[in-house]
Parts: sequence; C-alpha cells; structure tokens
Amino acid sequence: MSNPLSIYNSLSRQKEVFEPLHPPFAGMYVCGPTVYSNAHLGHARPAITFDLLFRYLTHLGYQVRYVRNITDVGHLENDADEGEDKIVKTARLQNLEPMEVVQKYMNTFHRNMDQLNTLKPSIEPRASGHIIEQQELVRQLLRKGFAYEINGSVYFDVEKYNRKYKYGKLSGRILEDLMANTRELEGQDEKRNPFDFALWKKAAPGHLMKWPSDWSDGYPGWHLECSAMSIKYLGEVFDIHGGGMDLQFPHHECEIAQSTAALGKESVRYWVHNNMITINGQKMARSLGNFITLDQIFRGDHPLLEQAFSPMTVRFFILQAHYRSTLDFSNEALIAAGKGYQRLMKAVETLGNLKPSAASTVDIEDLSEKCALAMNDDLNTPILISHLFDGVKIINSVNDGTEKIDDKGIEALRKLFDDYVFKILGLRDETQDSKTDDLAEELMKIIIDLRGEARTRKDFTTSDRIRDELKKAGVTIKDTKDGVKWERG
RNA sequence: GGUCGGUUGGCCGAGUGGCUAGGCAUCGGUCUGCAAAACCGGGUACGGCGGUUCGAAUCCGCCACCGACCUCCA
Repeated sequence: MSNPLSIYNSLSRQKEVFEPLHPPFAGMYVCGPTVYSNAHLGHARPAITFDLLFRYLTHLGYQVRYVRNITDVGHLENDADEGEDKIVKTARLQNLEPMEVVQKYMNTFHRNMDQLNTLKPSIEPRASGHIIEQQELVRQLLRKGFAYEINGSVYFDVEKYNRKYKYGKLSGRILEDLMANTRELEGQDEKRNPFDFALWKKAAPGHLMKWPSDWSDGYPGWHLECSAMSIKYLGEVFDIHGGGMDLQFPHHECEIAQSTAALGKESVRYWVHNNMITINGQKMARSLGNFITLDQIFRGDHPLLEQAFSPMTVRFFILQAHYRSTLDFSNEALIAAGKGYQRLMKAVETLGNLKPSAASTVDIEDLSEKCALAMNDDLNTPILISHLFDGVKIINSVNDGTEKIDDKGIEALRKLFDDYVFKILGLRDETQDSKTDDLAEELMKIIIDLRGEARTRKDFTTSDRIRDELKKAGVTIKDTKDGVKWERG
C-alpha cells in the first residue's frame, strides 16, 4: 500500500490516514434500518457507501468484520410518554404481530440490498436479540453513576457526564446552548434535564413489545442497542462507525456518551457519515413523506418517476457523487447515470474481445495509479469513475484501431476493470441478464439473416423496415464492421 | 434563534492558488446505403460585491440564497 487510504473522520473534521487498531483486522459498525416500512432511495445511500468501504478495505487486504444492525425494537414516535413505538404502531395499523412487521420489512430490505448488489454484513445483529446486553450496559451506567432510575425508567445523566467528559464533541454542540434552546415539554418531569435520554423505558399498559428487567417491564432506549452490540461484536474500542449524517445528533452523540461513560474510554476511532439524497433540494425521508421506495424505482411505479430505473443504475447514480455530498434525485440525473453505466458495461464487453498488438500506445499503469489515488482520497468514486471512462476511451480506441495495446496491457486493463468496476464499485453487468435467452438468440439470428439478405439485394426499404420494427419492439440493430449486433433497449 | 454545510456550464457532479475532471445533453466531422455505436473536434462555468496575490472557482471579509441538525429519520 504505497499511498495509504485516508478517510474523513467526522470527529476531527478532517481526513485521516486509516490505520486499524489490530491489523490486518478492521472492524466496522454501521447503523442499519428500523424495519417498519419499505426501504427507500435514502436507505440505498449508506448501504452502498459502506458496502463500498467494506469492499475497498477487503481489496486492500484487510480482514474486515462488518456489523450492521437491524433495529426491530422500534423507537418512540416522539419524546413524550404518550409517543408510540413505530413498529407497534405499524403492527396495530396493519393488524399484525410486531415481529411480523419486522420480518416483512426486513425481508424487503434484504431483497432490495441484494438487488443493489451490496455484500451481506459479517454480522447483522438485531436489537431484540440483545436485550440482555443492553440491560447489562444500563446496570453498568447505573453503577458508575451516569444514570438514574425513576418510575421504572432509567435515564442517562447528560449533565453529570458533561462534567467529566465533554458532551457534544461529535456534533459540535455545547451543553449550555442545548439547555438554552431546548423547549420545555409538558408532563416530562421524569427526566432531570430535557436533554437526558432514555436507557430503559417502562412500558405503558397494553404496550406490545416489552421485556422484564430490574426496573420494569419495558424496552431499551433509542441509542442503546448500537453501543451494546458494537461493543459485543467489535470490542470496547473499534475502528469505524458509520451511518447517515442525520444520525450524528442525537443518536451518535448519545452513543459516544453511553460508551464512554460505561467504559471510561472512547469506543470509536473513525466516525464516517454519508450525506443525504435530496429531492427538489430537500432531504428524502420517511418522516417528510417525500420518499420513493426502492421497489417503486425499480418498477417505475411512482408519480415522480418517468420510467423505471434498474438497481445498477441507482447504484451507479449514487457512486457518481462523493458520499459526503448531497445528491439530488431527478429523472434526468437517473437517465444520465443509466446511460453512463450502459456505456461502461459495453466497454467491458469490448475489453473481453480486444486484440493485442506487438506494441502499446497507452499507459495502463498510470491509469491504475490514478484509480488507486482516487479511492485512497476518502473514497472519491466520482474521480475514480472519471478515470474509468478514460479507460473506456482507451478500450474503444483500441477497438477502432486508433490506439494499440500489447498483451500485458490488455491483461492489466482487464484486471483494473475487474477490480474497480466489479469488486470495488460493486457493479454487476445486468445488461447480460437479458442475453441468456436462447430462444431470443435463435429468433434474432433468423431475423438478422433475413435482413442481411435484403441488404445484399440493396432492398433497403425492407432492411430498414425490419430495423425500425425491431426498434419499436425494444431491440437495436447495429451494423458494425465485425458483423451485425443487437441489443435490448 | 444556535451549530454546521452548500451555491460550478442545459442537467448531474468533481476539483481547492496557475496544469482538459467525468457522465448525460447539444453542435460539427470521420465511418456507414442510411442509421446506431465508436472515434476526433467545438461551445457553454465557477451566487454577488470587495480584499490578499504576479495570478483565485480555489484564500480572507461582507451580503444574498439554499439545505442539514437542534423531535423519529439513512
């Protein structure tokens, strides 16, 4: 690794060289979804961003343990006692068991993630399966005096924590400012301070998801599962914690407070946050109601969609922006991404058939170095992709005969594309999916032969009619110097 | 109101002091019976106003606009 990977650490607000605690191992924890409704485009961003990081760390030779949780306990609807657990709420609305809701949307999430070609995490722990660990963490915090129990609920004492450690370091918040700005909530007198947060909540009568504990029949607080499960599977101190920028405060800030208070030390070494996908300049979120689910995108089944977009188009679209920038959704942008992706895939196909020359006029080694530099610079995939398109130009030029490449060059170029396009960017050639149809192949051969005969007769009326009709049916004919080719679309 | 980030060509989106980002769209050319694809070439840009500098999209200041977080959120 001549030039090391640098990654932006939200904690220090700068790029830092990535050096894992225990090389060659690297640990990464990423906040997964709360499964109470269908995954939308916004969920694709962290999934793909951290899939990219997972893939790249693996490519660099690290043995990565990638933990991504499933939140299946639900959070309160709002910061009031009468707030309702979102999973419970959905369960009641759909007349389902809470765990039925969880299962249903978890299944959809997994299917969508497979469609987007994200690798499965090494461990995918569920909050409901780690109630004991969470309770143990609560006890630890009580023992150390950073938590207090009242009416069967346990809260984290932020003010006390702030006196010993500094609360707000990740999000740049200052406790005094928070105190000044937090509005008073009626009937919220359980907490000593409004910014204290629940570690354990006593369940209201009739509440469906609850577990026995030292304090009450209840359920764990909003931020506890990530602390408990990351410590369990990655250790008290681990390398990377990822998630969406919107989780920075309060979720990750509270995680830091809990873990630090319980362990007496910082747990996370690199905090990595992806930015949001916006729509008309505004964050796409379930709570804002401006979201498009992944299934809707794949099917083209949403009023804002002019057409369907394939999973790889979505993946490419996301990778064409840097993960820390906002990315604005529009049909135009998706269409452009889809075409760019197609062009990349066609070049990969061409690369497979390239003929070597004795000498080479192109420099693959230089290209390869540029690609590595781009990735090492905080996973700069837009730059990487721009270099890959330089590769596309090389491939097509060699194919056209305007450039030449030798055996070694072809081998290097194939390795480069295999590594970066497929292994690291995690793209899949879905243009091949439709070409495995034997019957279509046979039929097309017959049609192309007939059209060829017409062309030999110079009967262009007939040959053009065949081409036009096929175009209408979604098949494009191309008369190349290597013979007639066809493709869908 | 507080904290943080952004404003780049027709669209998306990189870049951080001088050196073509890239994709899509568009225009011209080559190739082709014509297309398509590919290749070659062209045009269009850095929110506004000042300042620093030999030189700024890039640094500094002010202003305008947009957004994120401050309540669950990827």
